[in-house]
Amino acid sequence: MPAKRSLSKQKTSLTMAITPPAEPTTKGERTRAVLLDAAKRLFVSQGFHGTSMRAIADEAGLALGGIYNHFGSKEDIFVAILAERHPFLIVLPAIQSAQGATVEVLVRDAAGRMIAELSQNQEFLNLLLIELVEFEAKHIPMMFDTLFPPLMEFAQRFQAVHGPLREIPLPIILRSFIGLFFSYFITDLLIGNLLPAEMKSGAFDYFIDIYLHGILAGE
Amino acid sequence: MPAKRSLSKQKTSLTMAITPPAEPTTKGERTRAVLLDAAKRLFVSQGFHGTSMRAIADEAGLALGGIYNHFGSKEDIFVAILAERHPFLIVLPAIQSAQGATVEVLVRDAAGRMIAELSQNQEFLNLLLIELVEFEAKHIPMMFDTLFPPLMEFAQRFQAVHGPLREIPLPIILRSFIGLFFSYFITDLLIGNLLPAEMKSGAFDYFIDIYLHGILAGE
DNA sequence: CCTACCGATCGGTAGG
DNA sequence: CCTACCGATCGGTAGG
Repeated sequence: MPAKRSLSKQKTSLTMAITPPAEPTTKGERTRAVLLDAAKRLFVSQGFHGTSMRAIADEAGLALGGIYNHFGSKEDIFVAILAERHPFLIVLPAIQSAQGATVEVLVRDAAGRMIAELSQNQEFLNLLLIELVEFEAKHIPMMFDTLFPPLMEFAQRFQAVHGPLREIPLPIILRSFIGLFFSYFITDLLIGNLLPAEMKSGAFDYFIDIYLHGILAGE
Repeated sequence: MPAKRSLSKQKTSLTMAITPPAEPTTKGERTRAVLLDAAKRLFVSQGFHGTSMRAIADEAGLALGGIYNHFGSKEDIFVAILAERHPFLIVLPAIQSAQGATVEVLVRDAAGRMIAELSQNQEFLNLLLIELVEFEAKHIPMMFDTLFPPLMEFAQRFQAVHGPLREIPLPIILRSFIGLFFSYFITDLLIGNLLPAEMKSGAFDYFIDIYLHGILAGE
């Protein structure tokens, strides 16, 4: 009778770190990191249900069974990606390092930093869309608790710096600031390469401009 | 040896009608409509790859093989939904019927009509997100040709009515107007039920307000 | 439109 | 006793 092996089905921590994961040191940590990166690439380009465990194993360069030494299931892999590779890990440092003595300068600086980071990481949007479409946002609450405080802290700086805001609740100002990026990137995906450059070049600057001043000329 | 059945793999028209599909009359048309509605419900809640042909058959109340009398593949069903049930069929009439003698009134009227329609049809966003995530937006070009002209026509009305716009290219104004809805609905999905009502109630009115006037108080 | 299947592939686990 | 896998196969399901 064979002895039962103890499979270390490591549960991904459900509290999220704001700092990126530490550099993997042991062989196991390195393999785990390779798996997460491989799965992330495939999920981003094919979706969650469109990606097989075999495809992840191939992309990571190991056998299918080897995955289960690191993750208990395919969903566990996705959750780990959200927790350890999610786009907000990139966005938060960018937003927190923003500088500006007025609201306008602060917003432009924060938005510029975020766009610079996010444009290099196009997968940020897809991971979130997969979460919304294929998981009905069920993992969002676990992310929310750690993301909300620093975001609100940023929003507070809107009020602290010089420059009057119109009478809009601060949470709405923050929400619409974040929404700006969805607005920009999703319409960018929709128009794709179909449009003349005039509708794309410098578009984000105009988006920020509208966020700050609106489309109407002052009377 | 069974005789080979002639499968009527009806191709969905690749040009899109702006008018909704005609009321189904024949038995076959009714079954087809039932299949599209069933598949749409499942796609919206589980994604494309997360929905099986058997599930669609069950939801529609027929056998698996029966689906293929109406559609050649699962993807064909999705394409037919995009072409005949897609959200823009709802949005375009709303936008075209908008009234207003000034830009501000026109924008508020159009946005109000769109939100009213879209809030009743929460699936509108998910269908588009599925297209973006699971199909990498490959069906968008077929939709674009028919959607772009009426949208630009609407944008032209921005200029025709009284009320000066800031110096922003018209395509950008249109794009950011459309983006407003992604901004609103996606942030709504993200915050879910986690937030106090204060951040949600009347939020869209504020979004429109920011679109028109920006967050900064005039100096 | 159904029953009965196919080639293949699915997510996950067996013993070693 | 642990880790990090392997080749092979489990029970079921995929699109057609």
